[in-house]
Amino acid sequence: MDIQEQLKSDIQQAIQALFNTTVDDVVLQPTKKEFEGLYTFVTFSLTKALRQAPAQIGQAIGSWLTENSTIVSGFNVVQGFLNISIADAAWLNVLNDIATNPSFGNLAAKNQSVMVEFSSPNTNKPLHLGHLRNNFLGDSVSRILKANGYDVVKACIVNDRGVHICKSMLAYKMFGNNETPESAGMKGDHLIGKYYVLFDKAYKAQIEELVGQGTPKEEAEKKAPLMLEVQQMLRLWEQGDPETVALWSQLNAWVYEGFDATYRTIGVSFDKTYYESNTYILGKEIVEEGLQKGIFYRKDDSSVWIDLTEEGLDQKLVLRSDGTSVYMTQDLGTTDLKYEDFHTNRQIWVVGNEQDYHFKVLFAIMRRLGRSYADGLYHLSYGMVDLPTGKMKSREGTVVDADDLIQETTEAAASAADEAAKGKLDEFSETEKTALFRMLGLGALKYYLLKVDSQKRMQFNPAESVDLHGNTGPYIQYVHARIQSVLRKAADTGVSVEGQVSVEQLDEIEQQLIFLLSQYPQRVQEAGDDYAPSYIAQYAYDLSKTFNQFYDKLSILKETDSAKLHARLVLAKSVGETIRKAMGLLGIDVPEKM
RNA sequence: GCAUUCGUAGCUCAAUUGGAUAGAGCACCUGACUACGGAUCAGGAGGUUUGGGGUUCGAAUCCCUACGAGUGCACCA
Repeated sequence: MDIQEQLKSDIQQAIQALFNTTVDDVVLQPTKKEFEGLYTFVTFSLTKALRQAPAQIGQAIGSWLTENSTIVSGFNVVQGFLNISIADAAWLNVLNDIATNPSFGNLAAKNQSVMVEFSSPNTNKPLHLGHLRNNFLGDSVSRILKANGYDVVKACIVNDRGVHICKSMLAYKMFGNNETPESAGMKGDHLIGKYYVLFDKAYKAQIEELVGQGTPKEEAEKKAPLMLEVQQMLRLWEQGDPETVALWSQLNAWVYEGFDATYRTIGVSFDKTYYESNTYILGKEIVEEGLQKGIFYRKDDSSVWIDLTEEGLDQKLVLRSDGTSVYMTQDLGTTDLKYEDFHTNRQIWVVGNEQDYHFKVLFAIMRRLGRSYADGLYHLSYGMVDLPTGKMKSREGTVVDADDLIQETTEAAASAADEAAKGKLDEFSETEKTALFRMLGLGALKYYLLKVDSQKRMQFNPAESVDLHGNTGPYIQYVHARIQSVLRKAADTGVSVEGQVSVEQLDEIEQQLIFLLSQYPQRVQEAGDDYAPSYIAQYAYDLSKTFNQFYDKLSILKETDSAKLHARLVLAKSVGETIRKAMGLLGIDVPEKM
């Protein structure tokens, strides 16, 4: 039985019995820790209807509950706050339920599906810190939605065509000397990124030269020979010129190999990958459809527009005057395509907040076109990641590379372990050690990026990101390892962790722990409703911190009362499992030993 | 200029969506180990929630205003 639901219903009954009226929704909040009790009911909102003082109402409801509710053991009233204590017997039932329910925290199937599109990289340079926030977010939200009972399709749209790829291709053609990832000893994505930078340098030099000759900067940017060559290359690609297409295929293949390696490392995968080279032509039929329906209009130069001023937006171009697509055209097409492929009830895009406006427009157009799925479209917008020195700028070389960063956090975990583990890892093989350090390094990094509200801009501090004290991934991973150690010892000494828990009395900190455990499904639901991994991160930390307090205050294995010993073991095991599940929702693994 | 997001301890972030004396971590200071794992725990110090108005029993949260910062306003993606 869910204590919170039971308590809500009991309070409803109390209000009915005492005041002969009902409230639509009883809202409970956790009691602040300086007061006794675990649930608090706020009575201010009832004062007008009942014409009584808040404290008086609290007293009345509290007394009624202690007499009539099977789960309430006591109460106190502070101003308009009714703080309620729950009987130990009820908490024991809760613990027994959780301990024997393997799917605790997995909500009932909803028979609804969601597509989550994330990552969506360009193939002209390797992934960086910003992509990591995107990937971790998309991956975690997918896991959270799954736990909420949705069928989830993870999708990735690879931006593998366009001017930016041609830049790398051209530079490779000019300076490449048939270099390969093998001959260069570089991951493919890094190799192509190198040529992208080379292009940019050469291009800049040409611009400067032209400006030096008196050409205005804007004109120089368009007329630089390299830019003209890039555009020629793009035309050749679009015409299917064999040589150009062959080069493009080769370079992209290298990039994919590099991306795949990174995805494997961070534990991210996709159910469906779309390539823009296949989808960029889509959307033109939709433009036709819109014209026929009178939603779009054609200007004299034959470009096509939509007027969204009624929605508080602007007029927006959906097709160029030469009949070619813009970004919006493609997105109209791929949105339809994704729906035709999977018929999901919702489509979510994990894309940075600089595109907020674009998605407002996209969704407005889909509504105007009368798409049945339009209300299920959602832009999961996230803030940029800043460095302590300011914004990341590729031009100034301040971009933090994803592979480098993972390498650094892994090394930091390794050197920290040398000091902290003190021989606990002696029996680990080198491979096991490497895997552990990777787990800790990635745990630190993922937790660091996911604990912050994703909508907000955040600052990335390299030193803090590899920290393993305080509110960090490794702190939580440590608690899991600690619990497993206790459980191993219990098994060695033949103490059982199975069976029903039954003790006379619980310590306050034990109540607190069970209370936190019982809140887990609700947190999963809230995180799903708000697409918010940060809720889960905060929960995992709260649970871990409370467990450490419990661990410090009460002994488990040294407890002489066998019923208490058993209860604490079951509690520890349940906490360990819940930590593992919660961290799993963040895409973070937890170790048996560390 | 127009639109939009934001401003909380020295720093990085919370605050159950309008509830109690605004909480954590880092950094700083003080305690607790021949240990069920100290990668831990307990305590201290640190705040006019950017400033100023308003709404009400009650505001970091809602409204107005000033200041400061980010992003968007391409026939780029």
